[in-house]
Amino acid sequence: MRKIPPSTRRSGCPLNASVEMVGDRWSLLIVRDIMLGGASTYAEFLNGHERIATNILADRLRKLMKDGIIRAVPDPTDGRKRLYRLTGRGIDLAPVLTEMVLWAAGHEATGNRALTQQMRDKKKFLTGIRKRWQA
Amino acid sequence: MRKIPPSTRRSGCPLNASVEMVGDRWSLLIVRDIMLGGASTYAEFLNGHERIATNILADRLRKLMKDGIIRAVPDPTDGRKRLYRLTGRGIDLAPVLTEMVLWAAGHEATGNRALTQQMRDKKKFLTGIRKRWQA
DNA sequence: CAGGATCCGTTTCGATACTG
DNA sequence: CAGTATCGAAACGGATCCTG
Repeated sequence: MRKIPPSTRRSGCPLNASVEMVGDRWSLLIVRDIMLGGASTYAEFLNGHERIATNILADRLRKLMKDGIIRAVPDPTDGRKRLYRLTGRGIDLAPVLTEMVLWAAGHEATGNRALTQQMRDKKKFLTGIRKRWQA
Repeated sequence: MRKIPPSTRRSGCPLNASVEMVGDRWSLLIVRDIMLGGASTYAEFLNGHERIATNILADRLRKLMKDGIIRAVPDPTDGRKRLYRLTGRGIDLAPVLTEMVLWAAGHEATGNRALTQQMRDKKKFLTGIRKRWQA
């Protein structure tokens, strides 16, 4: 085995925290739907991807809020609705999403060509995301 | 809601593909153990992180091989052993891991300071990873 | 009607024991 | 050492019901 600098050994690697987010089939897809799809209501998430069950959706929204990744605000134009918005921490997930998309795209040549093309200019893409969803 | 360029809408987003391959609690941790920890045998994975069950480990190794992220080669110095190595595709997961670590580190101030410090110079860090694990 | 809770059958996970 | 078998626990999914 090759030599590994000791500082890169596994101890206390903060990956575990993010694996809890990514290590779930739905959480990241919900974040994506907000960040890229502009979804923000319960109904939009439900119709968004391939049929998430209502109880699972409610559960993930709760967990994402508990983790400070999204927050719910009352819709100013329609009191009955709540809008789920990304927090700063949620917006900061953009690079992770980007790299996952680029990874899959780079090896499959399938999927949304325009989106991956945009993402390839990472700096510009991320700046755009931040500007769109800030505060 | 703000205007979203149509090309960024969700249709055919390759995120699904990556979520299917690494969207579970263990797969990415195994990749990490190879990439950062230099682990390469079944036993090393078992002792590596917080106690993965043997059947789960076997299952994830099988799936990671099926997905072309790792491959098993016979240990040249010990015929009984198999060494699990990253494929090119597996090495390409480094940016995803990096962003996940940076995200968690940026919001928790905990964990391996030296590692995240190294990762912050992304280009250099990724080049190092590639050089170490190539072919 | 939007957002969510509850019930229930099915699938997946994971700890332990065991095997080639 | 590198896995498989077993079996209970947890997560999932669908349908339905509840609440403001």
